[in-house]
Amino acid sequence: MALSNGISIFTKENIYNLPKIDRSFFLENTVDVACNLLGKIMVFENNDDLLAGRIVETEAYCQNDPACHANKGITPRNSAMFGPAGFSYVYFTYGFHYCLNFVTAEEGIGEAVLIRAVEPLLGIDIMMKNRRKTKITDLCSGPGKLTQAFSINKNHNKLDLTASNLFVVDDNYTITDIIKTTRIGIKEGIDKLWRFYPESHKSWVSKL
DNA sequence: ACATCGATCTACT
DNA sequence: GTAGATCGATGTA
Repeated sequence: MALSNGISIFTKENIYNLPKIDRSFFLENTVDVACNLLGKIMVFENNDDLLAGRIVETEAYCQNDPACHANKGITPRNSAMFGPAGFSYVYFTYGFHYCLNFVTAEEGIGEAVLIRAVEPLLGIDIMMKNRRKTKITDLCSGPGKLTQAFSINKNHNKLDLTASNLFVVDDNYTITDIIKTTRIGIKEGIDKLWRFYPESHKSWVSKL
């Protein structure tokens, strides 16, 4: 799907021809999974709409980390984090926004990777409609923005990423320039450099 | 029951 | 740069 001029175009067909990431991918160390997800393509089939974006910003949340929702044990909200790896964890925050995470670690351990930004690839017209914005870099450059662009909400909590309409595919896109920095919007755990984005994809992320 | 506050975004200055 | 929006999960009583 790479053109000779280096620009890539995506169609439904070539998204469906790409291999889906399986559960073992999410069973690596959570911080590694957060890095490994950079460059992968998140896909969401919403009725007749096919939405896809390249993941360009993630944050890792580990159970023994004070910033993690699972740090104080299981609750109704965070229960997805304690389930098996390779499921979604969607929560509502600030009275407005949903945030999407991918659960990592084996069942019983509450860890996940927050998806903070994607580069839109497919379904851009739908994202513009959902966001009521036309600037392409403003569609998915933040955790609340990308869920709005994709129409992801609480109903999409605990989806199996290996067997549902939400999944991740790999087109062998290589990322070599990962910036490791502090996570955003948290009070504790700011010592950990668990936010990741590629230097080359700065223009698509939520904040520098 | 009630008070608190958050893994955010927008619109304004 | 910062205020304000808005609601549900959570902790304390």
